[in-house]
Amino acid sequence: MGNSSVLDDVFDSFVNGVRLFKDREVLRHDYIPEKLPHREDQIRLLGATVAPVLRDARCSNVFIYGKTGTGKTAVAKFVLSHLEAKAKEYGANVRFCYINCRMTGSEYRVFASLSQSVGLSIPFTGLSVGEVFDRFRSGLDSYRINFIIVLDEVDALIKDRGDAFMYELTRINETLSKSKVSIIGISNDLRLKEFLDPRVFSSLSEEELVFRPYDAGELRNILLERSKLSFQEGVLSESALSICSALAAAEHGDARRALDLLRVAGEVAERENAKLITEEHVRQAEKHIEHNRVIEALKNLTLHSKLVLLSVYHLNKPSATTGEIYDVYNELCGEFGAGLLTQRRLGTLINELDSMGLVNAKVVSMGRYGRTKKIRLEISRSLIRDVFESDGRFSRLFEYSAVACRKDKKET
DNA sequence: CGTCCACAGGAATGACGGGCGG
DNA sequence: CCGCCCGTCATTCCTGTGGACG
Repeated sequence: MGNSSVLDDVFDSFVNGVRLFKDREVLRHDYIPEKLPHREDQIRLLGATVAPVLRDARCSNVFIYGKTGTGKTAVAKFVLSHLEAKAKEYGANVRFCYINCRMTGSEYRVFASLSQSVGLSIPFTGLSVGEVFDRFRSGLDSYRINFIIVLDEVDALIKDRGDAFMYELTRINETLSKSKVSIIGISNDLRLKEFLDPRVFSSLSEEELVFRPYDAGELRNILLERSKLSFQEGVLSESALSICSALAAAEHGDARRALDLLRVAGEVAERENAKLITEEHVRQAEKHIEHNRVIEALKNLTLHSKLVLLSVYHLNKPSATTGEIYDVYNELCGEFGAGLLTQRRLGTLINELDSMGLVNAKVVSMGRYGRTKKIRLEISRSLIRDVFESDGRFSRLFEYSAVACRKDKKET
């Protein structure tokens, strides 16, 4: 009975409590607003670049640079959806296809995705990359359209798959007789050209657009604009607004981050039944976001990555070397009954944990005593215990770890 | 000033579970 | 059913290397 009345309270206060949000969706970062403050120049430039397609001419390829949360994706989608509407008005055959390369994952899937956007169905595996590309090309050429391809986060794909597929794409027009293709590449990494074949690079960046990070003032305007749509009037305090902008500005001017902070702060405040979103709510939101991120990351690790992380946990010292970790990992595998991986493999797993921010790995040389990586936990030990102990499979490893810790202490 | 440790991390290759077209 | 190809994970083999020690 206690439980259900508690739940009643939760539901009742949600329904009857103070309503802070008018429209939560507006704060999600995939939402494209009617107005993109401080990006008027970029909108105009990109608009001017793609405009020729309205007269059935191919437009220049464009390369867009800028860090995360600087509005690249929003501007591209904004301009292209308006272009599409205009094209309908003028009867121009324009179509665009937006692909996020990092999410899509491989060149195969990028081409598959492109094919689907021209109405072909492609199996998720089984064909050669070249075959998929050919199908896309002939599929596209069976129409007479001006096709604009947006490759978002293309740097991610180029870095681990190379730029061969980009080369193919940039040359596709030579083999098309009816349709035309233009490419808009979007990169988070400003040094992308270092990874690109000069021929690919020059043909891709017929036009270049750079998105500077927003400063705190600009972020503030963006948030203000959105908060009018997302919150009831007067529920957002000035100080909360300022602190959101300041925190996000400190993190390379990331508007996405600012919006997340604001949304979660609103949720925190709503849960507390507060009438006003305060600076304190934003601070809590900051912790909340980080906490969730880490828990999600921990849960989704593969078995061996978990064992590696547990080894670092178990070593329980300020910094451990690869070799030390491998020894402990070796024992844990035995205890757990899992086949063990090589040390070479372990090295890459550690690097993955590092890029997820779960550990910090740094190569150091100890001269006479070799060259290795120093690995340090980046997250709290209690969090690891919480997540792994709730998974029954691992509880035994914690008992074991307690025993081994005692052993370690005796030795030292 | 060379040596040599304890690895780093690239390249090539393989095993695996999937699915293709014929 | 076959032969082929996909992506993913992992192994094997390898060359490279910063700097304390002798």
